[in-house]
Amino acid sequence: MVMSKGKSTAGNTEKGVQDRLLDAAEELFCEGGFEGTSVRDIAASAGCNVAAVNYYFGGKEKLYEEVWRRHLIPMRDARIAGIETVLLRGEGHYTLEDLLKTFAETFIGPLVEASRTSCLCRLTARECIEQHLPLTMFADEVIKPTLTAMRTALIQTCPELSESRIPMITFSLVGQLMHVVHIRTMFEQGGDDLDLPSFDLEKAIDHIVKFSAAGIRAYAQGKIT
Amino acid sequence: MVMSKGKSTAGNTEKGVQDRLLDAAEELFCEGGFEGTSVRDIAASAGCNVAAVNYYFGGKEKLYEEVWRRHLIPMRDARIAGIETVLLRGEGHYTLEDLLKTFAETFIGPLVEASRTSCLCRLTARECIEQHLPLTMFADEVIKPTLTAMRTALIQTCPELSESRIPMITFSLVGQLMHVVHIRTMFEQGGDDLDLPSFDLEKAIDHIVKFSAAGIRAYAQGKIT
DNA sequence: GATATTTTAAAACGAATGTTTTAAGCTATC
DNA sequence: GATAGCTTAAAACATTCGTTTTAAAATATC
Repeated sequence: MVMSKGKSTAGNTEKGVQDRLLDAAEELFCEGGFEGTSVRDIAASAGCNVAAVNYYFGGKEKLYEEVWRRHLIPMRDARIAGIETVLLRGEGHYTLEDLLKTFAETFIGPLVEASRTSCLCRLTARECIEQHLPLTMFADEVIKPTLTAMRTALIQTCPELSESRIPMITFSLVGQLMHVVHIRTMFEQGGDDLDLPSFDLEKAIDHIVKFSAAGIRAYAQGKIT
Repeated sequence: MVMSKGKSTAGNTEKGVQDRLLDAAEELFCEGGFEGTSVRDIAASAGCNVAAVNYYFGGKEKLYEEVWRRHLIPMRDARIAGIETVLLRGEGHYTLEDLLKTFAETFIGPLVEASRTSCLCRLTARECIEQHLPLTMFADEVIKPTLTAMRTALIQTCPELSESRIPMITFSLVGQLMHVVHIRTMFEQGGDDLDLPSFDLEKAIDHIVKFSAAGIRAYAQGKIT
């Protein structure tokens, strides 16, 4: 019989080859991008043979997809859960800023999480530019559900807000948040001698929340034609 | 004596090999990125030999830099000129929205200009992620001068606005504008089956201007703590 | 028009890539 | 403990890449 993957010895806490490959690939892809990372590097980092990549995943591209797949659903769920938690406080018990802050934090959180040795920051930024994932994978599994949840939440939070404004509002929100990701990416990859003001993630989120809330309220109050 | 480059025949309107290489490289780099474009492709597209890249430019990387160099200064000058033109109207003769609109249009303009067969859109987006240019080139020649001009203009336009707010405000502005660039990039490279709402550049800029103006005014009026 | 220099072209070079092949090692099952 | 199937490893494979070499062609200078 085929064992479920990993070492068969019971109680062995070491990860199997598949997981080691996924971990190594994630770290290296994040640092060097898809084209910038060779399967030889990945295999070496995982402590196994090059052929293992093709044996287990059927190629470099499939491995890359699998690296992503581990994160997509948790990302989506965390974002939606954050939004719904705020909504559950009930009308009048939370502000627009509360909603925006939750959105911002759950949006950026999984990307920059400091605990990760390999942060998804760069990987996300890269994937925006040169897509290696099936196009719909990201869109269907994360973007659309998240935007739908956010749309509902905004309508509920700002009843005066015309629904037609929501796409552009979320565009502005996501744009600013992704810019945080991009800036951090630039800083990490050697922008040291680039004496732009250093970047405080918490302050940035705080600004984005308040700045965007002002824009949204302007729409809601009809101050923008 | 060495002729200044190009065909020596007087009156020959055909471009020389150097210019053909630059044009071909720009188009191919925009489509495929730096790593995704081979010097063989470039040479073939320019109708010359592979060795010409090294002969004239000293390598692929130098050619890439030269492609950029053709655009950096004009980009910077257009942006600064736009800002200064608005300022010259004098106090009370222009609005914050006028300033923001000029900034937005001169920021995005050279990147998406429809007339170009090769638009700088993707190239810029890529360069943000995986830098091949000397790090300071972009920053010193374009970003810093532009931000400086914008800072001055904002102070002049909104005297009530605390200077300490300006970095984050420009961050939000640039973030939203770059997001336009990224979205357009995604749409162009096959996001057809990605039934996100189609993207109207003019409307997007109009929104960004008004949305950001609201945020800036909120800061200026002390509505944001 | 002869000579020197610049430009172009073809071929080869050396390194790196993703993948496949081949065979040895291992594990579970009988 | 023998066998069958799964896993690992080493090597080879077939491309592709940027660059260099070499020599022919073109052009300028005298």
